[in-house]
Amino acid sequence: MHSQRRIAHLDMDAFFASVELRLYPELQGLPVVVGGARVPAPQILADGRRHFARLQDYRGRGVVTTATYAARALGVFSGMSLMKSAQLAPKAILLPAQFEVYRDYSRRFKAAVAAITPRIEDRGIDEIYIDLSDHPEPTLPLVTRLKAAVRAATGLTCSIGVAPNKLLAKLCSDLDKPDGITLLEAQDIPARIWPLPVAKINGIGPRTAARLARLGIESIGALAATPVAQLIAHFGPSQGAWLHRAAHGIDTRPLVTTREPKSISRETTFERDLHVREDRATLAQHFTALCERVAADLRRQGYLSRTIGVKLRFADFQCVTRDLTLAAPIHAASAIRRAAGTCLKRIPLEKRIRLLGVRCTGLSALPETLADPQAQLPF
DNA sequence: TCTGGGGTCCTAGGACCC
DNA sequence: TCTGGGGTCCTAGGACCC
Repeated sequence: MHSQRRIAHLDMDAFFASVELRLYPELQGLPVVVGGARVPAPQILADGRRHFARLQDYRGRGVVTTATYAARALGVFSGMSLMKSAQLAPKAILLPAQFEVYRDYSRRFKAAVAAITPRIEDRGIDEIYIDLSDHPEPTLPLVTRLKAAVRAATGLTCSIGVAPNKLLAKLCSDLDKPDGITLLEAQDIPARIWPLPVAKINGIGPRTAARLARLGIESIGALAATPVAQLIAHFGPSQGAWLHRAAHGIDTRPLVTTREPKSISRETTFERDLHVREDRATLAQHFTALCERVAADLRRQGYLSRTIGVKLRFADFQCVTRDLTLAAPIHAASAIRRAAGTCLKRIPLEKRIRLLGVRCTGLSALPETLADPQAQLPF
C-alpha cells in the first residue's frame, strides 16, 4: 500500500517585480509595474541617481507582466493593458522586463530547493512542485528551511502550500500570500477550499468559469455538490468527470521531473495593424526576422523540427494557424522560411494583421556534428 | 485607450493502413 | 458489392497557464 503523498507548491511572490526591487531598492514600497517590450530602461542622471519612466507616459500595446503589491492595491494586475493601468495608477513606475535577469534568479531559487529536496517539477520561471513524501523531516520545519534557503539564495520571499496532491498544493500556496506557509489535509477541504471561486482551480479559466456561472455554479463547493452526471452532460465525459474530481480535491497526477520541449516559437505584435497590400515589405522583414530568431533558438537548444507553422492574429483578434509537416526535419532559417511561406500562402489575407508568429514542432535532437557552432553555416 | 509572448494539452475530422 | 473496427498521422482550433 502506498501512504499519503506530501506535495508542496512553491510560488515566488510577485517574482519579476520583486527582482526589480532588489535591483532598484529606492523603489521599495512604491507602485511599480513591469511591462513588455519597448518600455524605456531607467536613465542614469548626472548626479548618479536613476530616473524612471512613469506609467502615464507609456504609448503602445503592451500589457502588465507583473506589478508590485503597492500597484496591485491600486487595481493593477497581470495581463491588464498598460494604457488601462495608466488610468488607474498614472504615477506608478514602469520598468521593462529583463527576462535574462529573472532566469538567473529562477535558477538560483530552484538550485537552493534542489539542494534540500531533489524531487522537483518545474512549472515555469517562478514556481515549482516539490515531492516531500520520502523526506524524513516533519513538514513545517522542512518548509521553513526551504523558504530560508530561497531567501538566502535570492533575497526574495515565496509562498508554499503543502497538501496530498498537486491540485490542492497549488490552491493552498495562494491562501497566505506573500511570504506564507499553508498546510492542508483532506479533512480541511470543506472549510478551506469549498468557499473559493471555481476559477481558483488550476485548469478552470475564464471560459469554463463563465459556463459554470451560467449553471449557477460559482464556488468550488457548489461544483462539488453538482451531480457528476450533470457535469458530464454539459462538459463531456472527460472534462465533466475531471471537474467533479477537482472540486473534491482528487488528483493522482505524479510529479514530472524531466521534460523535453514540444515546440519552439517566436511571435510579434506590430505597433500598428499591417495589411499585405500596403505593408508587404514591412511584413516580409518581420517574417524573415522571426524565422531567423526561431532558427537560432532551435540551434541553441539543439533541435531539428519536422513541422513548421505560422500564426496570424487579425485586427479583430481572430486567430488562424497553418502548419506543414516535411519529409525530413530541418533547422536552417532559409528552410524554415520556405516552409512557413508555404503555410502563409494558404491563409486569405483580406484583413489587417496584428500579430505574426512562426512555430516549430515535431522536434528531434540535432546530431552532435551539426550542433557544433564551428560546423554551422550562417543560414 | 482594451487584450504580450512562450508554452502545454485536448478535441475532432480526414487520410491511410491493417 | 457491401461492410467492419482499430491505430496512427496530419491539420486546425481552442482553452489554459506562467
